[in-house]
Amino acid sequence: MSPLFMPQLDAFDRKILDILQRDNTTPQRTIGEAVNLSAPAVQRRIKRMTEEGVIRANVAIVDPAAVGQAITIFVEVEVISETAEQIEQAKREFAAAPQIQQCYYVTGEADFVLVIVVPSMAEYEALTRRLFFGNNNVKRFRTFVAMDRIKVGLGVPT
Amino acid sequence: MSPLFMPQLDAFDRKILDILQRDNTTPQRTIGEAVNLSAPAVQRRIKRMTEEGVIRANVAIVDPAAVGQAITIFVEVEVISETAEQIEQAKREFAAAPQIQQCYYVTGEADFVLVIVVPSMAEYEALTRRLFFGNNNVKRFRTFVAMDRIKVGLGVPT
DNA sequence: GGTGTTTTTGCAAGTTTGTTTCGCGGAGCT
DNA sequence: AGCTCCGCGAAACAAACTTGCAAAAACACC
Repeated sequence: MSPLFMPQLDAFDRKILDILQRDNTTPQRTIGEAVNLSAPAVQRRIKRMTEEGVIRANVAIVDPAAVGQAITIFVEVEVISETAEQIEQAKREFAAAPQIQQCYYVTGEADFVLVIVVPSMAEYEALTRRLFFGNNNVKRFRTFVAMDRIKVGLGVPT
Repeated sequence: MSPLFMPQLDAFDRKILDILQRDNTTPQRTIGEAVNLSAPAVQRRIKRMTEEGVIRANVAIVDPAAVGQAITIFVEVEVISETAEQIEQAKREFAAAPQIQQCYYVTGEADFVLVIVVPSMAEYEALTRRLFFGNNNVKRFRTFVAMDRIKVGLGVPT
């Protein structure tokens, strides 16, 4: 599924992706009109890009506040030992926590950057106790609480 | 559209959201079978949650590498003056940049946290020149380059 | 520059999916 | 009880997706 060789995308594909990244419920007929292609042609391109892994998923975006998960938090995590085994272990732990929405392994002054969504600070406090204080490979972590979500998405410019 | 009063969601709604956050192309009939509801009932609930703003959008997730945007970068930005007008100005600027995928206004040792997607470090360098060095209200910024995207999504636990 | 091959398109039919309508039944209220 | 209000399911309906096929580009190779 992962694109080992970079699939070739033409201008049609990019326009289609652009539309689907905004609203993937757009009818193929409408997309076709927008890009000057027939609906079946659009459908075939979408199918191909899905098979190639260009389109990774089709998902609904849910307002966290509406489901009682009102608090978004950023955390930078610095580890003590950066051996391959320790790093893999950390990756597995972070990936397994449902509150962790995003997790990146980074260069710079920290080793991991996390985006966490929780219903309350109490829950975040409990999470830090489990994930950070309870992990003796975590040297330190810095917390940033989001006051405003100015722009949230996973769209990439095409 | 924004839920000023919290709409209450029952167990059916949450199960439906859970499915749609994974794959919003799942047929309503299939969802109905999974949650023990008829397809029209599922359809009405989805429509209601969309109108209430619980479901904010329906989007395709595109692999950044597949469209030549292979580099993900985190940036913490610290500003000099935190007057309302200055902050609003910064928010507008960050929101307008297509390379900025996510932007949060945060408490803590920084004021903004950005998630940026670019095709190359050269492009990132150009972006920093424009957004940070070119903005005399930016005191300092710290860059974290993602080596591995361990977990990426916008799903919230229900 | 022509020719055969491959690829991709558009159209039309067939199938699946989404949507509306309508009647039914339960929860809450007087 | 009798009433209304919601939300449900079954079926009819409308819209969208999918597939088969023939024609038109695009391409490689003489």
